[in-house]
Amino acid sequence: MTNTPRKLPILKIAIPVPLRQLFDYLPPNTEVAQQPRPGMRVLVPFGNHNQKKIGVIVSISEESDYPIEKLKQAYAYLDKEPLFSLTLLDLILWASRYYQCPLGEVFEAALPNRLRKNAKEKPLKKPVKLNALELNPTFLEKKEITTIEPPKFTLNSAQREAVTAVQNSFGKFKTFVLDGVTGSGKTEVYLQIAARLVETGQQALVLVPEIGLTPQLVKRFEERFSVPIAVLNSSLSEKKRFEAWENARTGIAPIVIGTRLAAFVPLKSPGVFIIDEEHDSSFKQQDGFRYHARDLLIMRASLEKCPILLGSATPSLETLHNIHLGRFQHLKLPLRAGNASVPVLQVLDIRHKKLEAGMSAQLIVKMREHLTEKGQILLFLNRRGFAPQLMCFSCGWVAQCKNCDARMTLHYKLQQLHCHHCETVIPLYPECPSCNYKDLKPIGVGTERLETALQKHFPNETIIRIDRDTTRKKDSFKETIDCIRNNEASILLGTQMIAKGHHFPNVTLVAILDIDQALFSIDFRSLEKMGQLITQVAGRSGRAERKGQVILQTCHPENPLLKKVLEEGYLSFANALLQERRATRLPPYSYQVLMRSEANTLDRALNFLSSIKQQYFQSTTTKFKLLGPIPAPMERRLGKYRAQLLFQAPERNFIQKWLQHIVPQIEAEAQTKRIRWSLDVDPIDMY
DNA sequence: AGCACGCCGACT
DNA sequence: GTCGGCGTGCTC
Repeated sequence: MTNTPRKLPILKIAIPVPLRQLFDYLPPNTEVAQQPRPGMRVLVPFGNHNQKKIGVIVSISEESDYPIEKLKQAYAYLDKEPLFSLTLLDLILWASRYYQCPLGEVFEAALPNRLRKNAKEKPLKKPVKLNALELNPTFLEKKEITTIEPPKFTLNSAQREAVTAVQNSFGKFKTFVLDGVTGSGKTEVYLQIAARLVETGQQALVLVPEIGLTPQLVKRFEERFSVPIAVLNSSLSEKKRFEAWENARTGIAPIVIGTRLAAFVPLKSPGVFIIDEEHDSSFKQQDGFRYHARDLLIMRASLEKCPILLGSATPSLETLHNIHLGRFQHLKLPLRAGNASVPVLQVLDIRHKKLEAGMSAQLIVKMREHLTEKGQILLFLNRRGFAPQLMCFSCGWVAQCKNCDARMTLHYKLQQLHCHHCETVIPLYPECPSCNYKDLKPIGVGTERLETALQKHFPNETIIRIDRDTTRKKDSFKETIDCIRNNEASILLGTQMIAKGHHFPNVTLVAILDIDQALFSIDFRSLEKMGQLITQVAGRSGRAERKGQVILQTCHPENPLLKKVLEEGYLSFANALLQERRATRLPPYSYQVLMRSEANTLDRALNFLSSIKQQYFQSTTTKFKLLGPIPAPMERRLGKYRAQLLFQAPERNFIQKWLQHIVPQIEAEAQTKRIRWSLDVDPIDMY
C-alpha cells in the first residue's frame, strides 16, 4: 500500500441497477477543472464490459471501502450544476431508505427519460449537452410573465378562511386538509393560494390523480394565470416532459401540475404543495419503486418548510386519522348554496330479483323516466369485457389463463378471450376444448355486455361506454368526454374511469350496479373505497337546477355501513370505519409491510419467506403481527409462482429500524437462493 | 437489471 | 460437428 496522499476525491455514485449500494469512482479527466457536487449526473463505465451508465453523485469522499487501485474513472460530468437541490436529495435519500428501494432506481424515477438514458447512442465526446438554457424560449415570448389578474373572483367565508389559513403558513411546514364536495369550490381555493404565492416569485406544485382529466384543472389554471404552467404526466412525449421538468427546475414555470411522478420534480423556489383528490389510490405506485406520492410530498413539504394542502371530498382514513391526532388542520367547505342540490340516494333491493345484464327491472323503469325528462344517465360497473368467465354447460370447463391463476374474460366483439392479469389474448373457442360441446356460456356481466343489453332496451338512445377497452386510442377519452358534456349521448356506462373527476352537468341518474362485491371483499380497504365511490359518483349528478338521483343495487340493503354512508354522509361513515380499524388494529392504527417472493415453484417461493420469518421474526413476534407466508391472491402470474408475507406493527419507527437491519441480510439470502423478492412499505392492496 | 460465461440438446 | 437453451455470477 503506497501512501501517497491522494488529492483525488472519490465519488459515491448511485447507479440505476437493483442493488442497494453506491459505487465509488474516480473523478473524470476534465479539460476545465470542474468541482463535483452532489446531485450532478455522471457518465460511468459499469460492469464487465464497461457499459455506459448514467449515475448521480450522492456524496464526495476522501476514502473508499473498495480497493483504490480497482476503482474505475468516471467518463464525464453530465451537468454543470446539480440537478437536485440538497433538500431534494434529502428527500430522495429518505425515499430510498423508507421504501427500501435502491437509490439508483429512485433517481431513475425522479429523472425524465431524456436525462437518464442517452448514454448508448454516442460516445459522448461532449457530454454536457442537455442544459437548462437550451430550452426553446418561445414559451417565454408567447407568455410573458405579467402580474396576476386582481382577485375579482369572490370567495365565500369558508373559502376565504381556507385561503388565509394556508397563506399564513407560507414559509412554514404545515399540512392542511381541504374537505369539500364537488361544487364547493376547492379549485378556486387552490387558484387563490397559488396566486398569492406566484406574486412573490415562488412556485406552486399541484398533484392530480393519474387520469386523463388533468385538462380541466390545467384549464382553470391557464385561464386564471398568464404565467407558464408546466404540466407533467406520463402520457407526455419525452421532449415535452423534459421541457416541463426544466421549466419547473429553473423556475420558469411558477405553476407545476402533474401526476405522482411530479412529486420529485426539482423546483427553484417551492412555496406550496397541493394534492387534489388526496384519497385517490393512483398516488401509490404499484410496481418497482412503490412510493406514495402524497406521503412523499408531505415529507418534502417538511424538508422544504412549506405548507401542503390535501384536497378531497372523501379524505382517506389515514388523513382523517391525522386530523384527529391534530397533525393536520381540517378546513371544511360547505356546499355552496344554490349551486347544486344534494342528490337523492336510494338503495334498490335486488334480492330475488331477476337481473338483466346486471340491471333490475326497477332500474330500467327509472332509466326510462329520466330519459323522457331528457336527463343523462350514468351506469357504473367495475368490470370490463363482455363476461368475466366462459363456461361449458356440458362438462363444466372454464376458460383459464395458461400463465395465471385466473379466469379469462370474454370479449365478444373481438371474439377473443383476454387475461386481465397478463397480456394473454387467445381467439374464442368455437366449442369446448375439453368435451367438444358447442354451447359455451358467458357467465357474469362486464361493461361490454351491459352496453349490448342497453342497446337492445334503448335502441333510440346514444350510448357511450367508457373503459380501458374503448379508450385505447390516444385522445379518444377526451373526445368522448366532450361528447357527453355536449349532450350528444344520453346513457353513459363504464368502469371507475367515469367516477373520477368529471362533471357531467346533465346527468340526473347515477346507478352503481354491483356495490355488493365491496361489502364482502377480503381487502380491508374495500369498504373505504366503496364509501368514496358512492360519494364521488353522487357528486357527479344533480347539478344546478336539475335534481339528481343515485341508485345502488344491493342484496344487503340493511348493511349498517351502507346505511351510514347514505344517511349520514361520508365523514360519519369514515369515522365508523376508523373505529373498526382501531378495534382490529389495522392501518392507520398500525403500519404494514408486504414482502413478496416469486419463483418457478410455489414451494420455493413459500420456503424462502418461511425461512425469513424464522430467522428474523421469531424473537420479535410480540412486536410484530405476521400473516403468512401464504400464496399470493393471484398465486400464479406470468408463469411464476408468488407468495407473500405481511407484517404489521403499531409503530412506524420500529418497522423502519427493523427493515434497515434485516434487508441487507435478506438480500444476500435471496441472491444465493435465486429468488426474486420485493417489499411494499405501506401497501394499499395485496396483489 | 443487464451481460457475460458455461456446459448440454436438435439442426444446416 | 455447431447454434443456442437459460443456470450462475458479478457489477466500484
